[in-house]
Amino acid sequence: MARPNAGTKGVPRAEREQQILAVASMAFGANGFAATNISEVARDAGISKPLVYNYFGSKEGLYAACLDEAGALVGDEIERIARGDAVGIERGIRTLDGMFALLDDQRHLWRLLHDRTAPATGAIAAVVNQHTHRIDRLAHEGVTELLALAGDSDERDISIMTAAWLGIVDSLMDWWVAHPDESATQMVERVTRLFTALLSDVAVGAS
Amino acid sequence: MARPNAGTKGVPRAEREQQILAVASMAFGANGFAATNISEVARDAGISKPLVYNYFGSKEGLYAACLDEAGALVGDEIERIARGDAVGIERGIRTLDGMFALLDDQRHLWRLLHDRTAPATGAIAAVVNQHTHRIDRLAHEGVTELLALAGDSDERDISIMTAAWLGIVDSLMDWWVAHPDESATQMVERVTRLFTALLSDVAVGAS
DNA sequence: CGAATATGACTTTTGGGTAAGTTACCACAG
DNA sequence: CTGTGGTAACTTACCCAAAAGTCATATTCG
Repeated sequence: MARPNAGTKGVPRAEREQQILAVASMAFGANGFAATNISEVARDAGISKPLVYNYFGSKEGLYAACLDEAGALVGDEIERIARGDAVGIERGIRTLDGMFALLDDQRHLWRLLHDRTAPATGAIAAVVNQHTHRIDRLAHEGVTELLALAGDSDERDISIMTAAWLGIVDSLMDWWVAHPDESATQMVERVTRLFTALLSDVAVGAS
Repeated sequence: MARPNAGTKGVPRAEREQQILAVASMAFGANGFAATNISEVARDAGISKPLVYNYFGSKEGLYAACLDEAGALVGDEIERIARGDAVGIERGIRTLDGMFALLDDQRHLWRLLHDRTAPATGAIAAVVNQHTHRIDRLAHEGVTELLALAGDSDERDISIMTAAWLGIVDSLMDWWVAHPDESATQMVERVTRLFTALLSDVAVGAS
């Protein structure tokens, strides 16, 4: 009964879980929840499907674990920057700077939080809401400060501006994923250059 | 053999196809290609699944038809506005204005063009590319003009700014979907107000 | 030996897709 | 104004592949 591949390979659970999470986050981020195949994840991680289920319980459980890791990582960094002294546009740029530095070698993580094909109920929704609410709240706070400087305190204006800001971050991350040769530093340079360009341009247009 | 529900209901094909497209666009836009269920689409449209297949051939065929409708609608409007005389920020606002007016009662259509769970090969990819390339090209053109006013002609700067712009439109549409009571006019007002707010704010921040 | 790590081979569920037939409408012959 | 046959509009009941999920078992290490 030689089953040549069975039996332990001496990899402890914690380490194996990290491997699986890394591969799964990549897959979920690239294709979305619905289009991701657990067998493929297992194969890419160099193990078999039952081990994934043994460690994470279900596809949703695995996704929740990925979300939790990514959400905590991103949320902590945004919060750290929010506690700094930057306000207005400067805070936005510093946040982007932090995201680029943090996600340089795992750019797909950002996408996990905005997956429309993930179930909107149950345990997953809870984890998603926990992290997105936190990030949304921080973004909302920054935008409120920004708009206050301009004398706009309309709640829906703030809400829509927050959405637009998060949309900008989304699209920058997507662009970054599509341009792997662009370094985090280069991204920051581009973004700051574009902000100042927009400034001068708006000033010209307004004249 | 009374099959109480069989037989024609007297609805001509063209009309039925429009009903199906409307329901399907809503579902695809809300959940993405992979997470959309054809049986549900049929049920929501008040008919049976085989009729959908009879008219559209496959899930991909149905999706392609939705895409084609949405892409042509949106693309034509953006192109119409692009042929106008607005440049820079003004062109952006006019485009948004056009989108809000056009999509007031079918706000989910915008999402169809940016579905990461749709197959990236075959007939669908062809339709997607056709429409997104067209829209991207127009956006690229507008951004090129905008950045030229500020003296930036770096190709990657233009590329990333175009991505950010499309991301803004994405997120505004998403926000609009989530706030059904907000009219197209109100949206335009908010957006113009926010642009000017940003202007004054950036000016303050730069001082 | 016992617990942890691991898998081949299986069952179950989901959902895309189809075969075969049913009913209504319509043009036209008588 | 009535049959009657052809066609378009429809559905029930099914097939089947793929992917989620499970079971029994094998190997190794302390």
